[in-house]
Amino acid sequence: MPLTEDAPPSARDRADALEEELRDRICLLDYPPGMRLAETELAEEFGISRTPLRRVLARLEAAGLLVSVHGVGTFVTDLRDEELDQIYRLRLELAQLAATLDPVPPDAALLARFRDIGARAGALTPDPACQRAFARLIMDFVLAQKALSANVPLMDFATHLYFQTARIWLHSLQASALDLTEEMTLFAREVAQVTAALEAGDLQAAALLHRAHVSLSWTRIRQRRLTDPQS
Amino acid sequence: MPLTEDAPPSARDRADALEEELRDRICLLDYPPGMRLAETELAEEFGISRTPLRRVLARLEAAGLLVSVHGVGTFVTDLRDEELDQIYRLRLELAQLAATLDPVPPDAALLARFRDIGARAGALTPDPACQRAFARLIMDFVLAQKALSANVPLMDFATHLYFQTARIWLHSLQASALDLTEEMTLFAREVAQVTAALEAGDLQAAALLHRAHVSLSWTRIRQRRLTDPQS
DNA sequence: TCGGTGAACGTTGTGTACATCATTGAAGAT
DNA sequence: ATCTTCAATGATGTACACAACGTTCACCGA
Repeated sequence: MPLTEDAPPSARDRADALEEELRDRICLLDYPPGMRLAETELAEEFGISRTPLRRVLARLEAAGLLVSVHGVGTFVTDLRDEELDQIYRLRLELAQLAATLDPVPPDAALLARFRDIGARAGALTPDPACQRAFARLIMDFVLAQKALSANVPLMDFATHLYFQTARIWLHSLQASALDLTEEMTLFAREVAQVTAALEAGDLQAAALLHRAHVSLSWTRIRQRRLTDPQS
Repeated sequence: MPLTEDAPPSARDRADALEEELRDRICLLDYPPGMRLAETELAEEFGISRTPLRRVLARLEAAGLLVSVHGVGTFVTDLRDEELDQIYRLRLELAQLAATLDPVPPDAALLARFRDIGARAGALTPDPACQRAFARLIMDFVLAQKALSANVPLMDFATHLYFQTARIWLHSLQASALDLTEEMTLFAREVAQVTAALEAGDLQAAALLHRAHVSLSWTRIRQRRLTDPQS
């Protein structure tokens, strides 16, 4: 694995790392929806030319996170309420499929990873400055779940859908449309429940619990949407 | 829509058209798995430089149809039996989800499209020269089904998975691992049954029929796999 | 004052030359 | 004869200059 080796990273490794970095910045709202990204500035920041950068931007555009307009700029995409609902409906179904298709019992290392996430979730404080750490923790939780099924296309797609919803959810959180304390408490509870189910070896229960919490999260977003309708 | 307008196509239109063309060539086995694609030759064929071509190749690589290796070449990917099975298992589940999540009753134009596909399927002759036309017809059938659900991410993903399996299935067909006459007959029957269900307004039945035929197709591939095991 | 027009500017898209990498083949030492 | 070495070759990856495009704002006319 190139991440631990001290060998010089290949072109593919550099591109993958750059894509992951930009994706995180988008999902963690360093680059909020609608923001314009200047190719020249980004290339300068990462010490590369526009050519390899544009290759990464093309992949992010294919993933639906960016959109480039000739002569205007490259913008972070936004999601209409309808699109967000479609994605959430899909995420609910896929959450259960993960336990049905090619489930993989977690090993000791993975269980430790879930426990660590739970510990960090319990240590969160409802401080606006911790919102980014909170969002990153949720991302780690979703990424850890990828190992619970050997069905690679399924888990990749589920993660892809999460990346779509993450920034919208976090945007609602930052806009105080959601209660930070409540969200943190519920997330800590979700991680604890899912981890307990995994330790009991019941992947089906873990999937149902995750699905239930995703559904509740979606419901909270929809409820807040009625008060201040957007585009 | 830019396809019917005589206005000069934008850069995005050209890239989309090129990606579609290359994707079709891969899925129709003009470029079989393992084949090397020379960027210089492709760029020359389409009358462009390597720069915009590489942008399209990057998207196809993100879609899992190509893989580029520095200093060696760009190759059409192959699927191991295990990967193919994972995708088929997933396709079966998604086929039903299409009728559950945001189903859209077909309008007259879409029904006519399905009937046309059925007519062309009935006119197929078990001639090896018609294999490509057969594969294209199946592709049209899958693409027409995209309109049966308003859940864009779901249908896009289902189509994406089809593109993965299509070339492997066609490869088995060309290797005479599958019976051409039988496959044509079964496909014509599937289209007829699905169309009848759609005309009756029963999207759930249409989805179940499609799922059943995908499952049977997968079973036929697996049965043939036992006789001559591959990688 | 208001509306239209066009030139300047900044952005993404494209072409081209070069760098980097992996393979291949022949030449040389053992 | 066989293994090693390395130069030649052709591929993808990168940098840079320029073209194409859309916006903006100043200017001009009514």
